[in-house]
Amino acid sequence: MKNVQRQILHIDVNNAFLSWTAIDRLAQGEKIDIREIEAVIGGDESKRSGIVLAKSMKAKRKGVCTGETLYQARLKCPNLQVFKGDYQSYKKHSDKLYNLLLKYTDKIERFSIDECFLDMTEYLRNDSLINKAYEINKRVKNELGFTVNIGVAHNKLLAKMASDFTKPDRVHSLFEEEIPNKMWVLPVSELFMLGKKTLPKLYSMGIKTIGDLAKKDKTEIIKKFGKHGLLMWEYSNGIDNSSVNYIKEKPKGVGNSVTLPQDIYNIEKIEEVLLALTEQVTYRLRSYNMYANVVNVQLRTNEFKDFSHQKRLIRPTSSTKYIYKLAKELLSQMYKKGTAIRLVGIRLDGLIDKGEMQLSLFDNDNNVKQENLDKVIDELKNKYGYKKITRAGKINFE
DNA sequence: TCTGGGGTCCTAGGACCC
DNA sequence: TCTGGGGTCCTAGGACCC
Repeated sequence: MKNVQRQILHIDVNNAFLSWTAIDRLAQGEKIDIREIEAVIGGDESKRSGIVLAKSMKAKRKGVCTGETLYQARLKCPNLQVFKGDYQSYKKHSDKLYNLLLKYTDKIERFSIDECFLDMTEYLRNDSLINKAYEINKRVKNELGFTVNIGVAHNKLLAKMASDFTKPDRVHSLFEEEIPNKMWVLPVSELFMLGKKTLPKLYSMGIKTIGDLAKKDKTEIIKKFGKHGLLMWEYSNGIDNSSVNYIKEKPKGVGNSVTLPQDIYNIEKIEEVLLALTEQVTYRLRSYNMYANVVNVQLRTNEFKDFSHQKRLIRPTSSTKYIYKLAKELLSQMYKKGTAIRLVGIRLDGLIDKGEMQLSLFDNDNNVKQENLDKVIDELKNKYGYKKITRAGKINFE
């Protein structure tokens, strides 16, 4: 097969959570568009989750950053208004965007709730990729009421870097010949997949810009950073052969965690939280029609130290009872008496499709029983809403 | 009134087997 | 009176993304 040049777009919703909340509020008759004031979408400080999830342009101009505490944000921007997020609504807006994009190509990778990669290679005919990008940008604005940045390039990495140039409501190209002028001049911290742990190491090597990294000897970078080094070096040179993953993948793991309103010191209380989380996460697992092989319990202390313990299940299962039993064992192994716990989490890994599960010789009636019990409870949850239905305490879990 | 929650992938060391 | 090495699985922790 001939090696054709790929035509890739990266679509990035500007201030997604804030824009979408703005639209919802306007639709409910509110007069003020929160995109036009100093505003953020934030967590709940009374639940100790007070961080900035999205910011308006005006808040950004005051120096407000995503991820920082609302307290810090207010220091920079005293008139800051904080609004709650609504994940259900965000999913709807995201789906609308996806459905609009489907009119341009069926090769769409949903990279996150507010980002998509489009492979347009087979759908361009006489039009240029850039023109298509402008057309999409305009249609999203007119038909959906929010703005997007679009990156135009010949691979995903360059498209992603391009969509991150000046914002909002812009189309940027980043073709190979534009790399020196548009990408190499940027600070190396701007490179995708280069995080805050790697940054100081690069600085100490005299690497300040993406161009500096690109011109470094590849083997030297690999020697120092291993596999991640190769990735960084290739990215800095605009190399990325990964394809647009338009077939929805099954999850590899699924987890739920919660930051507690107050630190807890006693294992019985942690167990209660763990049980609620186990019910949540196994419910999600069953809704995928999958079984888990591995259970992982995570704790965070009040000093922000993270611990985790994991163990394989004897056999794959989606049973709340068996998974909670193992989770409880893991917890008792890892919890040091008296430690102040801030966060509790559970993850299920090594997921497999129900159909893939080999019939085990040790399989017995108890499994079937548990599965039927879980099924009944799930159906009740689906019918009457998730929050109403929980098991009667710990009685079933001895 | 400090610091979310959901993911993926990688690394390194130990156990165990041949 | 010397102490292989390759492969795989398991676990804990860490880096990164949105």
